[in-house]
Amino acid sequence: MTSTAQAALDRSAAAEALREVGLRVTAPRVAILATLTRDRRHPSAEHLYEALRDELPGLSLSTVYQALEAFIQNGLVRRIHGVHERLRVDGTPGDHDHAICVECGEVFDIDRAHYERPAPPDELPGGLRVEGLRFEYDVLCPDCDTDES
Amino acid sequence: MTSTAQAALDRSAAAEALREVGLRVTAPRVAILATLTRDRRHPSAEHLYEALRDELPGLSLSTVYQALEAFIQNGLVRRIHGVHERLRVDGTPGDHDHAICVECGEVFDIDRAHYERPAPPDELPGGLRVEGLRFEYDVLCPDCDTDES
DNA sequence: ATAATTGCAAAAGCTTTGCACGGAA
DNA sequence: TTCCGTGCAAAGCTTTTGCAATTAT
Repeated sequence: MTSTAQAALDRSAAAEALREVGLRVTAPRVAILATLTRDRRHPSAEHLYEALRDELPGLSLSTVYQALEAFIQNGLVRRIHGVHERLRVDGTPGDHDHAICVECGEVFDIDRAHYERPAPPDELPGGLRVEGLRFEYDVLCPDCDTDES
Repeated sequence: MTSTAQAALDRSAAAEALREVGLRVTAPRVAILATLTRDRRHPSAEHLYEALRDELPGLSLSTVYQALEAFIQNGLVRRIHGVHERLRVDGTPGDHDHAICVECGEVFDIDRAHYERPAPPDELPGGLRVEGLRFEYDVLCPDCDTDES
């Protein structure tokens, strides 16, 4: 299979995926979704924008952001690192995990007793040296849970 | 113990902590560190800035950022949500975890076979409804590992 | 025809930086 | 005295928004 055929395949698969979730099949979205699926770097909006500059000279960065938001909303791609991300610090001593409300972004401490937690391996495939393993719970806090229902 | 006494205690403990790691003991840093330790919200720079407006009318937001950076560097507080945070998406199908290089921010897919992973509880103390549990490995990738040593 | 999507520009957040002054060591 | 820390203002970077033109359905 040539790289051209591969690309073509990705594009039709992308178009179909868009159709399935009810999004319109447009050139930018097909290209963004296809590139995204092929890109193993877990690309940022900027990554995708740069990668598509040649193919779509008129592409706007804001289009990439809007497309990604639509993809995430429709479950076509996942967002890495949860939601509500800005610098937050934790002065609480001792080992504990965090639960982040997916709605309002509040952070709660979670005692480790709540989860069986074997030690992570020292190394992962690909020569990755493990410095630590974080558990992050995505939760709905009582306030936001009420609002939802 | 009155709240004043509590606050006073926090402040001297904060001053000592600063001294221990070799940072200068200044009014803003003592106040920021003490507030930080008491604040259960896992405060942002803005949170702390607002909380200290009365006590330190001249305080600058950039001072808060600079202080937090110094605290993090010296292990006085932890940063929540790893490093290198901006929107990144993942188009790879199937369940897998992520390893993030603490140095360069690259993201790597980690197959779940590498970790015993029991299902999270449906609910956590405090009425938190669990929507999901993410495992995030903090790693040093081969490139950055080399640079380090 | 209708509504979604695009692209541009501008705005908005959050965080960092340059620099002169002031204060801790 | 030395140099770290502060505060202000300005810059930087990522992301969002308003809006008119375009395009998919």
